[in-house]
Amino acid sequence: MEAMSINKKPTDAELEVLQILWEHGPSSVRFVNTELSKNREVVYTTTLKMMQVMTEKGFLKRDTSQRTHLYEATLDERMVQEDIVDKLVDTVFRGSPLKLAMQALGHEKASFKDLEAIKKIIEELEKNKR
Amino acid sequence: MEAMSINKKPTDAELEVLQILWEHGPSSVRFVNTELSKNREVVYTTTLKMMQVMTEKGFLKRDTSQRTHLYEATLDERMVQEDIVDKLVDTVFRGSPLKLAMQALGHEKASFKDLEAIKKIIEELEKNKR
DNA sequence: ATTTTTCTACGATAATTATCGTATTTTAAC
DNA sequence: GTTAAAATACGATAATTATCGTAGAAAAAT
Repeated sequence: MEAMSINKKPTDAELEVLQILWEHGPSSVRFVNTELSKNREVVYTTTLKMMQVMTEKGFLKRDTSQRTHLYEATLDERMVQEDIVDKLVDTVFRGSPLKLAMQALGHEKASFKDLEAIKKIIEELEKNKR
Repeated sequence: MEAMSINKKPTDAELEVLQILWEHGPSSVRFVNTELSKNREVVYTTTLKMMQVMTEKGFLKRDTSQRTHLYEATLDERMVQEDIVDKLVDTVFRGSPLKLAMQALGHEKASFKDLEAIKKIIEELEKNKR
């Protein structure tokens, strides 16, 4: 069976919001806006509007029982990651996940520990591929 | 020294064009359009316009010495891949290139050979990280 | 030579995304 | 209780991207 896929993919700006919600759980617009503002300038109502639109799109759900609404991601983080990686492999890495993995591991932030961890994972995967 | 970064990142549709040019070298609009049409319906003038815009943006250069212009990518494939991966690590994988690499390797298209290859690469990388 | 095909040029428009201002309501502070 | 602060609603607009149609030039086919 095919893994379920997401209808419409979040934009870059939407991913910023999602990431905050994935990290901190259900949050207010104020909180998300403050987090976003750490990286770049965003007017409060811009964030508000975005989160409202994301709710319409079904990316978020909200709890309106309090005056300050709480928003929560409905999209699963892993699934979104999977979608994006799949697409990336197709459109930028000529269908080669290996190339993508190499590029990722060459990334400056990859540590020795990371590399050890992935070796273990590879050995696990090989059991199924051999 | 920091690796040079690209001013403005190509859109998804632009990446499709770039990938064709990276693969086949300098090409006519007709050729690119035919390639694109293998995946989805595109009107010829849409492709033409896109490539003209990409040329204005500096993503492509063109040889107009013949009636049928030839377009060539000015962006380096590896550099674009690097940019995209860096951004992806930040915005979707919470700064963890490891997670991205894992996701890529879990990709259905990753073969046993791929996995073996990357183990070798990891061992090379470890020499520098240890 | 005439017709048909194949190009480029270029503007118009649709579609999507991002940003922001104003109005209104609710809560909190004084 | 009045004022100030903080929240949502919502429309308007800017900015960007994608799509396409028409015109006209050049080449090829007949």
